[in-house]
Amino acid sequence: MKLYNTLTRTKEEFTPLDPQNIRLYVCGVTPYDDPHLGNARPMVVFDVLFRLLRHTYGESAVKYARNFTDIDDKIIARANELGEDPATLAERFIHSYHDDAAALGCLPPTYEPRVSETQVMEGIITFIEKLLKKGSAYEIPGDGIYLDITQIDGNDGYQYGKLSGNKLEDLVAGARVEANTAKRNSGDFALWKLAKPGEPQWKTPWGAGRPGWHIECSVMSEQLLGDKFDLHGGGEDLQFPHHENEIAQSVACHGHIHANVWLHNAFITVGGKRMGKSMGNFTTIKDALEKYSPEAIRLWLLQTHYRKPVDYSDEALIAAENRLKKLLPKALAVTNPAPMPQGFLDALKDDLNTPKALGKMGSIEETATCLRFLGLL
RNA sequence: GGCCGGAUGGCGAAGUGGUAACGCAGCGGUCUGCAAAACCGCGAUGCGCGGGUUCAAAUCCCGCUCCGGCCUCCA
Repeated sequence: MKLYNTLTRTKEEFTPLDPQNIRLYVCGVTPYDDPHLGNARPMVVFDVLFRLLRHTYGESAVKYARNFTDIDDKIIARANELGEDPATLAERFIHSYHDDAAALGCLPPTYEPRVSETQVMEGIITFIEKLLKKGSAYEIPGDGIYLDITQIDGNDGYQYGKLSGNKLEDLVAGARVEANTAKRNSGDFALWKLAKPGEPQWKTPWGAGRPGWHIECSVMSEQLLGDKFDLHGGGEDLQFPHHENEIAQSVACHGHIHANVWLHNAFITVGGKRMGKSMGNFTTIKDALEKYSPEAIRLWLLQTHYRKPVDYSDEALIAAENRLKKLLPKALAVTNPAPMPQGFLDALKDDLNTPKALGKMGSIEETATCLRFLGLL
């Protein structure tokens, strides 16, 4: 199986650390609103990868973790806005996420950790203590604990900026927006934020507060999959700063990058422009489901390679709907499904080339099997 | 400004050296009282533009145009 690794910018042959124990970690969401179609893409793409890995290495050999960042500035802000308890609000949108993922035919991950879990929070505190002890992290009194991105030397020679294609010098020197002059480098980021009155908080040796944005993924992945695992995925937007910072923490803590292969899906666009929360041009999965069948949405997403943008339009969704309208009744009527054609499987194993695979489903007996495999039947 | 992608028939989308998968729409046919559905068939002499390399290029090289993304909120 080949996969494109953002870390090396090349398509590589995937070699598991342990074929009996394949480990995949995908960044989920911060549950402060209903998930939109941009969130649906990694849901579906990595679900197909999960299915492919299970098919290749055996169902019990694959572990898939997808987190919820249920403690975050955006959640607190939204909760204040609505006069709702932050934890209740997060819980509500986690349910919403689960509903949508299930509707879109995604298998439940093996693990779905949350930052607010006691074990995770304790892990975060321990992790930060280690970084402080090592001198990779420092305190800004009255503010929080920060990671010094120039102090992360690991034995694998990782340089901050490699994943996202940035140069450390540029990031250290190029203070674009310098909100916090107490930081040693402009690229330094918060591991822990000291609480302001009324905010959710946890006690630590350096003061009560809550975790920064990136730390949770380093800790949860380590707790569930170990400090070295196979695959780490997420949306393209997470490449920087989230994944870059996650790597920085883990390298600083463990001396090596925590995941071998870094996978990033491209964006959903609308009229060629990125669909995003801050653009205000997003469509929630629930709204899309009012207009189109879940299978059509799933097929629409899989009709384009995951590293290329997909444009959301009525035309595209209707085309997917029409294809299924013709295909599904025939596929459902198949009583003697045939094995998946090799060409179908080969396409999927070539960096998850779902559009190519969809063109190689073969006879209707084979197609039924393929559709079922893809979660479309 | 720095870095990274993309441009393939009406639309979407594979294909990264050997002569353009697949899907949607369209068109023709079979069937039907007509239509729909279903089934069968057709469709780019050409892959943003200009050069170059090669026996051979959508695929490699050089230059150009346009579009998008990231540069510390976003899957």
